[in-house]
Amino acid sequence: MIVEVALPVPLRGGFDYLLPEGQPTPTPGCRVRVPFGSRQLSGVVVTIKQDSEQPTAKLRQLSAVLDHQPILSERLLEWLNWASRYYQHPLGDVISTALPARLRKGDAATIQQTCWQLTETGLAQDSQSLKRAPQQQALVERLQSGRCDARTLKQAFSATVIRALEEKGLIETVEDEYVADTDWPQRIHICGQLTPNLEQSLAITAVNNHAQGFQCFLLEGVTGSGKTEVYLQTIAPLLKQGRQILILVPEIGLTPQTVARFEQRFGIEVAVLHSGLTDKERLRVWQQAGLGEVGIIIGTRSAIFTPLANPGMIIVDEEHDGSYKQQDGWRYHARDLAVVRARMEKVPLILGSATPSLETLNNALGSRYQHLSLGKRAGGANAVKHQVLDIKGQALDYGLAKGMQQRIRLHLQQGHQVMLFINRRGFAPALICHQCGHVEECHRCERSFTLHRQLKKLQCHHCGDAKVVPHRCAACGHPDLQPVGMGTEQLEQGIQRIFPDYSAMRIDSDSARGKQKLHGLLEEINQGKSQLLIGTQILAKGHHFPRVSLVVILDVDSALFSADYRAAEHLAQLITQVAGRAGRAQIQGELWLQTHNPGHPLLQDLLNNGYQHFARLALKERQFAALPPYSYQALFRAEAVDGNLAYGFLEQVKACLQPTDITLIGPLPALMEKRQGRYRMQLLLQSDKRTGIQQWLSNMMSNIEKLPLANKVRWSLDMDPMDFT
DNA sequence: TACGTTTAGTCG
DNA sequence: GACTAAACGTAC
Repeated sequence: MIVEVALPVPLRGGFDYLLPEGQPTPTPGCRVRVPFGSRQLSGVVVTIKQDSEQPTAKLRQLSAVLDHQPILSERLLEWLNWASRYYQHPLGDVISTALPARLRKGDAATIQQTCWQLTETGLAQDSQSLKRAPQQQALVERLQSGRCDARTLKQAFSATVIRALEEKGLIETVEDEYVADTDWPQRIHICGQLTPNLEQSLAITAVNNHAQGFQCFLLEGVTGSGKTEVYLQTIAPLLKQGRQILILVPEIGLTPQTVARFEQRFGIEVAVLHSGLTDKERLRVWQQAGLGEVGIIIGTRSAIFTPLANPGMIIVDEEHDGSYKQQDGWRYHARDLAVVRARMEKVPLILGSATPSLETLNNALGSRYQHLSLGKRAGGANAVKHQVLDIKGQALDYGLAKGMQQRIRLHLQQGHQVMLFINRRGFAPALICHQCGHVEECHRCERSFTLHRQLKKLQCHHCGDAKVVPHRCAACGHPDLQPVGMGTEQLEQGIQRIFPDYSAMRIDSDSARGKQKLHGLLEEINQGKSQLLIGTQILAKGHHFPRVSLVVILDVDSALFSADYRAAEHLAQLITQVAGRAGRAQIQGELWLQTHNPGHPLLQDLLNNGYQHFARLALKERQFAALPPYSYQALFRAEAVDGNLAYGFLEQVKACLQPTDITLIGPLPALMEKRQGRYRMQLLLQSDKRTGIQQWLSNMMSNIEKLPLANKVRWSLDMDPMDFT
C-alpha cells in the first residue's frame, strides 16, 4: 500500500509513503505525520495506490495517522484539487491555506467533551436511597438512561448537586466523543419578514425555482433596493430543510448589524468567521459547520473553505469587492472559488452587488448567470444627483474650488452633513526642499515618504517604513522643507480653517485603527457629532449616512488616467457606492466630482446614465482592447535585489514559450518598480482562450521551476491578476 | 587550521 | 519553505 500525501511545501505534486505493517489504512482527506528530509511534517492523504512512480527504495514510512475520519470530504478535496490545477499552485499549500491553523499544526480534529456518568457504586445503588435529596435523585435517575455531557447537565442541575454526588462517589466524569447538536432547523422562528416588492418577488421566485441544484445568479441591486431581504427570503425554505447557508462579505462589511439581521430573522445563532478570531475559535466554527451544527455561516474571504455537512446555498455579497482576492501566497479569488464550489456541491450561488464587476456582468449578459435586477430604492429614497465641477484653471483652497466651498456651506447651513473623499492618507504625499528640490524618499521603494503630521513621522505607504520628520534637507541642509500635495490630515486641518463654525472628523485607516474604533467613529457620525466628514475609501463601504446630503470626491483624474485598466471601473464603483450610502427620503442628495476632464466619455456616461450603462460601455471598451473579461491573463511576478536577475528569469520563462496563441507582454517593470529594496518585474500572458493559458502552464510549470534562475529570484504566478502594482 | 557565512541542492 | 552539506572567505 502506497499513500500519497500533500505537504505544505512549495513543491508540486504529492509525496509517496509506505504504510507500516499493521497500521489501519487512512482514507483520503485524513492527516498523517511523515518524515520529510530531516524533519517531521503533517500533511493530508490525497490517494491510496498500489504502486509508486518512485523506486521503492526511496520511499519512507508514514510516522503516524492523525485522523480516523477524513477532515476534508471527498468533494472538498476534489474542489481543492481543481483549485490547485487552475491556479497552478502546489496542492499541499492549497490544502494548508484551506485548513484552520490549529488543524495545520496537527491538533485533534474531533471534539472531545466531558461527560458525567454513574460510577459502579452509582449503578449499584437504588435511587430511592436519595429520597431526601430530590435534586440528586433526579440527577441519578437521569444518568441511569446513559451518560450526559457536562454542558447540558449544568443547564438542568446546579453545580452543588453535581458536586455532592461526585463527593459521594456516585458519579464521575469521562471524556467522550462529541455528539453533534443538529436540531437548529427546529428552532427556526421567522420574524420580521418584509413584504417584497415586485422586483424582489421575481428575484426570490427565480432563485427558489433553482434551489435544488447549481445555478449562478447575479443579483444587481442599487444600494437600498433590498438585496438582503432577497437573501433572507431565498434562504428561509432551505434553512427549514436543515440546509446550511454560507455567506461571504467583504472584509470591511462584516458588521455586528449584518450578523444581527440574520439572527433576528431566523432566531438561530449565526457563526461568524473574521480576522479577529483566535485560532481556537476559528477551529470551533470550522468543526461546527462541518458537523452541521450551524445553519448560517458569515465570513470574509477565507470562509469559502468552511466545510458544510449539508450545503444549501452560497451567497457572495458585494461580489465586486477587491478584498475577495488574496494578494499573497496562493492568490485565489474567493468569488471565483465560490462559483466552482457551488457547482460541485450542486447548490445555487447568489452574487450580489450594486456595482457588479465587469467579469460577473459579462457572465450575466452572456446568460451563463441568471441576471436579477432590483432597480427601485426601497422606502422611496430619492436618487442622488451626480454632477461634475470643472476645476481647470481654478484656484483651490486645500483642493477645494471656491464654488464647491459655497455649496458645502449651503448644505451645512441646512443642518446636513457633508462628506469629502480623498484617496490619500496622511498630511501630504511628499516633502520637498524649497531650495534644491530634493524629495525625501524611501530608499527601499524609491517612492516619496508621506508626511504624517499627527504622528510626526515620514511614512512609506508601500513598505511601512517610518522615520522622524527631518528639520533640514538631506541633500543641501537647508531647513525650508515644504509639503507637496494633499492627504486626509491636511484636508481636515484646511477644512476646519475654511469652516471654523463646524466640526470636522477624519476617518481613514490611521484614525480608525482597529475594527471597534471604526464602528465607534461611524456611530458618532450618525449621531451628528461632526458635520464635515473627511475620509478615504474606508468610508464608502458598508455604511449608511442618512444625514449626509453632499458628497464631494476631490480628485477623480488620477483614476481616469491610470496605468491600471481597471481603475475606471473601480472609480465608478466607488462613486456609485458612495452615492448610494448618502441621504434618505426627505433629503435630496448631491454628489460632486472635481475634475480637469469633465468631458471624459466614461465619466460622462456614468454621470448621465448610471453604473449599469457605464458598465456596459466599459465592457465594450474592454472587448475592443481584448482585455479581461474578453481575454484571460496570467501574470508571472519576479523580484530580486538585483533587478537584472528578475528580468533574466522572466526572459527565460518567455523563452520556454513556443509561438502559440498566447500573447506575451514583458518582461516589464511592475507599476511599483522597487519595493522593500527589491526590484520587481512582470511577464503577462494573455489569450482569448482560457484553455490556451491553462494548457501551456500545466505543461511548463515544472520546467520553469527548474530554470537556472528560478531559485535565485522570488517569483510567483498570479492567475487572473487584479492589480499590477 | 578553525571558524563563520553564503550557496546549491534536496525533500518521497 | 526548511534544512544540510559543501564551498567559500576570513582570521590567526
